[in-house]
Amino acid sequence: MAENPVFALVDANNFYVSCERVFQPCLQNVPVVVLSNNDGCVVARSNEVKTLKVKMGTPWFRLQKLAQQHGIAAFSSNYALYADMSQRVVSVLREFSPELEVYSIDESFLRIESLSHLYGGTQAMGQMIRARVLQWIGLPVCVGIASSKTLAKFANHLAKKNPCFAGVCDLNALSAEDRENRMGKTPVSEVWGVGRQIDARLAKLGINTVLDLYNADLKMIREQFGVVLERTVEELRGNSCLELEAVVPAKQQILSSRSFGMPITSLPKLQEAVSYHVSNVAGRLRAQGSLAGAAHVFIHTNRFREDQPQYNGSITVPLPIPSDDSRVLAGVALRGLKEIFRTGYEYKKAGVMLALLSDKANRQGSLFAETQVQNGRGERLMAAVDSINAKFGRGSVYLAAEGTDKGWAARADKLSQRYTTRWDELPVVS
DNA sequence: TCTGGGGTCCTAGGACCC
DNA sequence: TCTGGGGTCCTAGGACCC
Repeated sequence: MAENPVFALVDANNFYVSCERVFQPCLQNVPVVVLSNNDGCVVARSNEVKTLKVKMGTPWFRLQKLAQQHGIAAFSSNYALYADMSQRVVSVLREFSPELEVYSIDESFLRIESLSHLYGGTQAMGQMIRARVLQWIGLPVCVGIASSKTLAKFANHLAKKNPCFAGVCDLNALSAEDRENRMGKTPVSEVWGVGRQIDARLAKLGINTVLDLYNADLKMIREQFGVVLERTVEELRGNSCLELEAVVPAKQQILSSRSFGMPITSLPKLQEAVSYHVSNVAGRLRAQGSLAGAAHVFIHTNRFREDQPQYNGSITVPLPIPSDDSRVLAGVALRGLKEIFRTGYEYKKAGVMLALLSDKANRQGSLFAETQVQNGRGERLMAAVDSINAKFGRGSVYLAAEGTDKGWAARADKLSQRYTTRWDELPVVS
């Protein structure tokens, strides 16, 4: 690697909203929100909605009046669509640099120092990235360029907020004076790694802007906040501490949980929901080639209902032999559920987490297990389940324990089509 | 009526070892 | 009177991210 890294952070603008707009051009210049699972909260807002001061995470039911007044269009989250659009963006970005880290569904870091000369410099390269993603995928993105990831994040923030950058901010191209000036005007809470708690503690020390943190005493930060924030300060000063992670490490835990569309009181319905989550996590477990050593099951009542008795039950059940078989995992999860279930509560949410994951390739046998089922039938069954679901869509085959009516399923009343992943939902031009 | 889901990393403290 | 020193591992909880 070159000695002086240059990172580019490519971040889509209002990603979920922009995905909806690609296939419904009539949504341009209209206020649009995308809602969380169960159509609960606002998780993405168009610029028009941000102008109306609607905050991230606002419950949708509190916005009814405003939505009517301003004609806000709302959508259920359509992860099939967003995930596919995300992959398309990444495939375009890979052509610009093979050193790429997919950081989230709408953000990627690129190392560009050895390639930018091909485009006539870093800023020109940034503009080229923007133009190509817009033309080929239809999504607007902004690019932040700097000598550390934390600074690239900051640069991206500047690119989004200041039209003068035309969507690409290269921090290295600004004068030191200009940089400090902009740091001085940006609240420290915008810094990557500074959340609510740290922001409040920094404020007590008189550290309010990015520049204040940039100038803070390193030793004091280390002593009072720990190594993480110390690294952040180093990164703000241009000393790259966080490397690009091009290889996606295997997950250490895999979680599936969901609020119910309606309150549930009975054990059988909870068993269905838990079985559904087991299918979900087990599929992802097999996809990354791991085995689970324990299953954690939890059920919650609705914490917002102060008028109702509350109960949070959870249990971790170890597996005698690590497994990736949906039936085995469902067995232990359902056993756990029976232990934590209490009657007399209205449950709102259930979930399953797989933990103590290990690499299947280095499987550890058991000394005591009687006749380990090593004849491969379970393996072949799970492989068949996975390939059928890959070919015909998730849920084409599922555990009988999941039930057939799924009355507890989350609400998704405002779902758009899966334009890019289903033949029967392709956009039609008439 | 109605309030998301899925992750990671670090630290402190306790248990335990010789 | 008087009770060591140097570790590792694990877990729970808290912070952060999108």
